[in-house]
Amino acid sequence: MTTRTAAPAPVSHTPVVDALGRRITSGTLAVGDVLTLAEVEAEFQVSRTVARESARVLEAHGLIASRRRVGLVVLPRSEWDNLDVTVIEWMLDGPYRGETLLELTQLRTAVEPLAARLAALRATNAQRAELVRWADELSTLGGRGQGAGAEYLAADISYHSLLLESSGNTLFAQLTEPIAEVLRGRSMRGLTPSMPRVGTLEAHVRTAQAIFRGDAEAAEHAAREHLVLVAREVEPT
Amino acid sequence: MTTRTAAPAPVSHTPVVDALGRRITSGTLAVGDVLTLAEVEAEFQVSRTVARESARVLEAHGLIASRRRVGLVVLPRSEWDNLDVTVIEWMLDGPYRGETLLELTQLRTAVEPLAARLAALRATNAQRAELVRWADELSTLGGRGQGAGAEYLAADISYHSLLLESSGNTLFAQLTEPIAEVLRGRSMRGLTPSMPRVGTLEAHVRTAQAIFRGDAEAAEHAAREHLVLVAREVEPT
DNA sequence: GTCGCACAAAAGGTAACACCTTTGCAAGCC
DNA sequence: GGCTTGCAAAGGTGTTACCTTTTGTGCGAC
Repeated sequence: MTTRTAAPAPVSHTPVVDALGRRITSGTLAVGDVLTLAEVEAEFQVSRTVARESARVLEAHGLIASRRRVGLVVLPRSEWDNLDVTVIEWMLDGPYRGETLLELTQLRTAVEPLAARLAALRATNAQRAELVRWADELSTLGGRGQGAGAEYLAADISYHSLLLESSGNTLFAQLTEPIAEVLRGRSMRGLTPSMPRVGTLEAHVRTAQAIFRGDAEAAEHAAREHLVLVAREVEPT
Repeated sequence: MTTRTAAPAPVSHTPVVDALGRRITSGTLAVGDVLTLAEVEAEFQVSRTVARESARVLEAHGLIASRRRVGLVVLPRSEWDNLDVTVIEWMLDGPYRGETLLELTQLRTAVEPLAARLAALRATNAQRAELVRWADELSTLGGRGQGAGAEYLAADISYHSLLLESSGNTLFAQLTEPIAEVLRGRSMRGLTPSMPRVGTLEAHVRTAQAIFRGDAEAAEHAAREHLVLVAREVEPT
């Protein structure tokens, strides 16, 4: 279950899009399967207009293509907007949750060191101070053996989200939500030990402090140090 | 002008979406600006249905929110699907092309080393062989002083695209198109010297060879070596 | 067997309505 | 005078009916 942050629209096409989106991302509807507007209308008891608008939204996410005389054709995964938060959410709710978490973790380990470097160069003073605060909080909680608790998870999410935002790169900032979900996923699967692995807490603190004093090289290095551990956890081979 | 890869739909809502999308991503329509369906109908001479479908697509990309009694409200950039290929294309065609190229370059330098590592672990034999071929081709062309030519650019794009795809990570593969555009952008701005910087060609070849023999550590290291140079080119400070 | 043509299915597009929310404004009450 | 209540207009939401356009398919003729 994902925290549904964006549900301000009680519009009737939303449930249709959601249901079909999940059906496709879960594989219930396979590549090449077709469904017609008439079928959608019938199944969801909606008008033609709503069915068409739903199709347009799914099309915008790259899940289907609408072809005349044929219907709505399910596209292969390579066509999907796999980095789209909506699509990611569907994937994380479905049977490919594991693979998706893995891929997101890889993306995270790739991005965070550079985010740390950029944060050291461009973060605001307020951001630098807050990063240090969160790192200290993590250190305190982890040292007390509360690494598996909800409080630690919340602090972890705050720290990493703030790091991405402080990088000043919009694309990195966009990864905040998915990466928060990765941390939640790791936590729920019991991958976060109550007593964090040796070096983790120190790496967080050192990263934050390097950012605080604007030392790009040290920030990148410290961040990578932590993430190497995370990456190896989930690596193939 | 971006190579319009996806234009299989001669549907009348496409130009509306495109025009409004560009208007928003370019800043012509600013945050908080509102337009009504009636205005859209009038300006583009389309029916209400088409105007509504266009609004739904823009909404799916996070560019606008549709509110009753108000109209279509332009959302702040933080709400946009900034990693969506469509949105990226619009940005690259607009006045923020420079900033977007910069952010994409940062993403690229973050991702490629890990992509190289994963490719070393998971690429198919055919992919490994082809990577080596492209690296050699780059080496040959670069050695001949044709680093600024179209042929070199094409090989560069092929090499980097294949690298991302060989990683086996769908999210990385999704970055292929935008990153190809980054390379084109660098080339067009004359950032690629006819005689590539010392170390570049060797780094490509070494990366490809490390992937070929499955040496993850060496592949990651060699890729990072090359990208450090690229990154510093565009770094602030 | 192949080519061509006609038919029909299904999306694309237009138009006209009724409905429901939101919100701005005005009137009235404290 | 300021706050509340109520009303009306604006504009998105949902439905229906109807026509157009494209295109896959099957049948028939050569």
